[in-house]
Amino acid sequence: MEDFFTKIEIRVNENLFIKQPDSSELGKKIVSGSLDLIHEIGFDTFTFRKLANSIESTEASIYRYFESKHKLLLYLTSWYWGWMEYRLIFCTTNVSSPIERLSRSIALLTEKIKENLTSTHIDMIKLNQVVICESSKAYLTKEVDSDNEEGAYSVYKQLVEQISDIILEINPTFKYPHMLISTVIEGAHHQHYFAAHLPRLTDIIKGEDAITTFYKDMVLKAIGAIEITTN
Amino acid sequence: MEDFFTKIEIRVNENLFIKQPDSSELGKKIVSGSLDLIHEIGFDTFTFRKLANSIESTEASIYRYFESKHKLLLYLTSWYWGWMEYRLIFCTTNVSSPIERLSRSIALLTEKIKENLTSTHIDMIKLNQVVICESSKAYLTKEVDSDNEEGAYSVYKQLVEQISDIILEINPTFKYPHMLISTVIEGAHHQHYFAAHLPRLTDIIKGEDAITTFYKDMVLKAIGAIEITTN
Amino acid sequence: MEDFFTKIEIRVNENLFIKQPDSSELGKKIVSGSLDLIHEIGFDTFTFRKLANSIESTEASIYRYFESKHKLLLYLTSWYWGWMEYRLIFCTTNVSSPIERLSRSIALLTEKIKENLTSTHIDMIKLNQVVICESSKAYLTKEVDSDNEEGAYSVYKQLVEQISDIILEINPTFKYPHMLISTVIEGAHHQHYFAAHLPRLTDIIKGEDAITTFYKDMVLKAIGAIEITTN
Amino acid sequence: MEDFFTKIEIRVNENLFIKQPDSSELGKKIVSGSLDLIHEIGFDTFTFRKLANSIESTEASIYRYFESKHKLLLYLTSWYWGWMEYRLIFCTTNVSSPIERLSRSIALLTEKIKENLTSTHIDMIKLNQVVICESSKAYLTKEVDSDNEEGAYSVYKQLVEQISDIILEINPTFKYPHMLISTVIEGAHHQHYFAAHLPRLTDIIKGEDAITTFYKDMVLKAIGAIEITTN
DNA sequence: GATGAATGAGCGTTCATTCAT
DNA sequence: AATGAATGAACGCTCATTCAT
Repeated sequence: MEDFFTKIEIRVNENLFIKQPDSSELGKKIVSGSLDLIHEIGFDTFTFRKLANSIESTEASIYRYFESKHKLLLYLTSWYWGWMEYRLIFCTTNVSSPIERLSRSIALLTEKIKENLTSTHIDMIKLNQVVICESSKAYLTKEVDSDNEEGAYSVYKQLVEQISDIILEINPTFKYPHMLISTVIEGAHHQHYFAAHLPRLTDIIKGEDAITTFYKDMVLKAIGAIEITTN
Repeated sequence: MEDFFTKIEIRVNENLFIKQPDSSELGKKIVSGSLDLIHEIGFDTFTFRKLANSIESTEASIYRYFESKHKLLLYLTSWYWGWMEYRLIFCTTNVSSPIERLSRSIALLTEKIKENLTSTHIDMIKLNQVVICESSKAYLTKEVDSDNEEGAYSVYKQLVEQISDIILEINPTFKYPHMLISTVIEGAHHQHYFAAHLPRLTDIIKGEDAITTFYKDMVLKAIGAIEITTN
Repeated sequence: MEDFFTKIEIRVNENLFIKQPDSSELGKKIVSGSLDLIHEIGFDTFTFRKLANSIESTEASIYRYFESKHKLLLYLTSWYWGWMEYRLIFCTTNVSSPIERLSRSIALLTEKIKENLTSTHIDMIKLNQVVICESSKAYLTKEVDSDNEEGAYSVYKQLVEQISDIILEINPTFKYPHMLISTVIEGAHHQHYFAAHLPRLTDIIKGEDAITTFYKDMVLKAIGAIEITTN
Repeated sequence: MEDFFTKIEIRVNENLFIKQPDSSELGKKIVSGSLDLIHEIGFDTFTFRKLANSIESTEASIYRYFESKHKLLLYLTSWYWGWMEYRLIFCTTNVSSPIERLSRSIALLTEKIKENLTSTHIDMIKLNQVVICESSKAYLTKEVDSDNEEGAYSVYKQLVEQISDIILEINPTFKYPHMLISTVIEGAHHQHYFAAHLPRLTDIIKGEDAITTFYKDMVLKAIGAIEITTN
C-alpha cells in the first residue's frame, strides 16, 4: 500500500501558486515548513517573514512561489482534498455495495489521520490537524467568490459530488446529498476540534471512535439506509 | 412580542470587555459600529483604527472598552448566543411535547434572521450574518483554551446543553446529543454561507426553507423520533 | 524688513498634508528635517525611514503628517512659491513703473537666496537650492493631473499669472506672457544648476550676477521694452 | 530623405552601457521595450523587473546591457541628442545665412516630433515625449558630476556649443549664447509638458506652432538680430 | 551569452498600544 | 472618561543584484 501512495502526485490548481512548489527543493521546503509553522503557531499569526526565518530562506524567495499566505493556505487545503480524493478512490473501487462504499467514505472523511503512510514532503498528520483548525479560514473570506472562480475549491466540491453520487445510488429520491456530505465533513472537523478544546460541545466516549460512528449512523439514517423503529 | 424583547437585556461575560459597552453612548456606538464594519469589510481586515474612523472616535477610546478586536468578536458572538437563548426559552416554554420543542429549537437555530424584531442598538439581521461568516474565527484560535477558561463560550455551551436535554427527554439512550446539536448549529451556518458563495456544496431548493427542513429531518431521524422503513 | 517677514505665515493647500505641520513641534521638525536631508542626499534617495532616523522620530509619526514623500515635496515647493509671492508683493508694491516692477520681479525669481532673512523653521537658502534641484520632480510625474486638480500647483500658477499681468501692462499686445515667465523661472533654476555641475551649458562671468542680467535683458527685449537697433 | 536617415547610426558614449545594445536582437528589444514602458508608466515607477516582463526576458539579461535604469535613461537621452545633432547638421549644411541656420536649429529643437522618418528600432515620437518628461531626471541627480566626467552629457553639450557658434557668428559680442540655447531647449520641453498638463503656465494658441514661434522670436531679439523699436 | 533561481536589503505602510492631557 | 498625539514593532512587498548553470 505504501508503494501505491509513494507514487501519487497531487495536482493542485495552477492559480494557487506562482511557481510550482514541487519543482524545486526550496518549493518543497516552503510547503513543508509552512505546514510545520502553521501547525505550531496557527494561521492567524503565521507570516511569510516567520516562515522565511524558520526555513532559513527569505521572504522574497517565498514570494516567488506564493502570492500571499492566503494562497498558500488554499494550496495546502487543495492538496489535502486532492490527497483525500486519491484515498477515497483507492478504498472504494471494486466495492460493489454502495452502502459499504458510503460507509468507507465517511470513515475516511471523519477519522483522524494517525500515521504517515505516504512518503511525500508533506506530513499528513499535521496537514490533517491544520485542515481541522484552519481550513474554514480558506473560504470564510471576502475573496471567496473570486477564489472560487479561480478554481480554488474545485477539488473539494468534486469530492463532495462523488460521495453525493453514492448517496443517490442508495436513495435516488434523497433531496439533500451535498448538504449532508458537507455537513459531515465540516462537522467532523469541528468535532475533532471541540474534543480537544471545547469538550462540552461534543460527546466523546473513551476507547471508541465516536465521531466516525456518529456520522456514519447519522448519514445512513438520514438517507433511509437504516431502518428505525420508534416505540 | 416586540414589547417582550425590547425589555430584554443580554448579559455577556465580564471578561470579554473592559468597560461595559451598554453603559454609555460611546460603548453602544462601538458595538453597533463594529457590527456594521465587520459586516461590510469582514473581520480579517477589520481594525480598531478603521472602526474609530467610521464611528468618528479614536482608537484610544475603543481600547477603554475592548482589549482587542478578538475580544470584541467574542463579545458580539456571546451577545448573539445570549439573545438566541432568550428566543429559545420564549418559544419553547409551555410547549409540552419535547419533539415540538426540539423542532422549534432547530428552526430557531437554522433559520436566517429576516427582520429586526428587537429594538436594541444591535442590528440582528447583520449580527446573524456576521455570526455565519465570522463566528468560527472566535474559537479557531490559539487562545481557545484560555478564552474558554474565561468563560467566553459558556453561553454557547449552555445553549447546546439545553437542546441536548430536550433530545435526551425524547430518547434517553441517545449517545451523542451535544455532537448532534453542535453539528446542526455549525452546519447551518456553513450551509447559509455555501448557499451564497459555494452552491455546489449544498442543495438549495427555491421557495423552500431547505436548511431548516433538512436539519429537522436529520435530527429527528438520528435520535429515532421518526420511524424509517427501508424496503 | 526682518520684522515684516517674521510675522508672515505661508498658507499651503490643505490637500498636501494630512495634519498641518505648523501645528506642532514634530510637524516643524519633519519639515525642516526633510529639507536638510533632501538637500544632503537628494530627493531620489530620500525616504521617510531616513528622515525618521535623522530627526529621531519614527516613520509612523511622519505618516501622520504626510501621505508620501511626494506630497512632502509638493508641500515644500508650495511653501517656497507662497513665500516668493510674499516677497514679490512686498518688493513691488508702491512701485509705479511697471518696467521697474517687472525688473524687480525677475531679479527675485532668478537670484540665488544668499541669506535667511525670515526667521521661520525653514532654512530658505536650503529650500532655494532644493527647489532648484528637485522642484521639477514635483510635477514631472504620472500624477500631475490629479495633483493639479487638488491644487498642488496653484500658488505657482498664481505667481506666474501676477508677473504676466505686469508684462501685459507694459505691452498689452504681447502674446506669450506666461510662456515667457515660466521659461524664466524654470530657466533660472536650470542655469543655477548648470553653473554648478554642467558649466558648458551656461555662460557664467565671474563677479557678475549673470543669470539675472541675462534674463532681465531677455525679457525686456522679448516684450519690446528695450529698443534694439541692428546695424 | 528617409534614405539618408536609414543609414545613420548614432554613436553613444561607451560608458553608458555594458554591452552595446545595437549588437544583438535582445539589446535592441531592451532599448525599444524600455522606451515603450517608460512612455507608458513613467521613469519613476519603471523597473528592470517590469521591463523584463514586458519584453519577455529576465532581469539578469538586462543587466548584461545596462548597469542600472539610470544608465539606461542616460543612454536613451544621449541617443536622442545624437540623433538631433544629425538632423541639425543635415538641415543647416549649405545654408549660408547664419540667421536662417539659427532659425532652423531652433525649430528643430522646439518642434514636437510628429512622424517617424527614421526607421530604426527606436520610435522617435515616443522618445521625444520621453525626453520631454524624463530627461531632466537624467542630470538632476547626485551623480551628475561623475556621470558628466564619464561623458554622459557630452553630445548634449556639443549640440549647445554648435548652436552657440551660430549665434556668435551673428553677434560676436553676445555674452550668453550657451545660456540662451540651453534655456530654449529646456524651456521648450517644459512648455510642451505644460501645454498638456499645466496650461495656465503657457500660452498655447490653437492652429499655431506657438512654442517654436515664441522661442525663435525671443532668441532673435535677445541677440539683437531683430530690430525693436519702442514707442 | 543568456537565463532561471535565489536573496539581501530596504521601502512604504499599518497596527496595536501607550502616554499625556 | 474621553481623546489627541506619538511610537515601537512588524508586515507585506519589491527592488536591485548575484550566482550557478
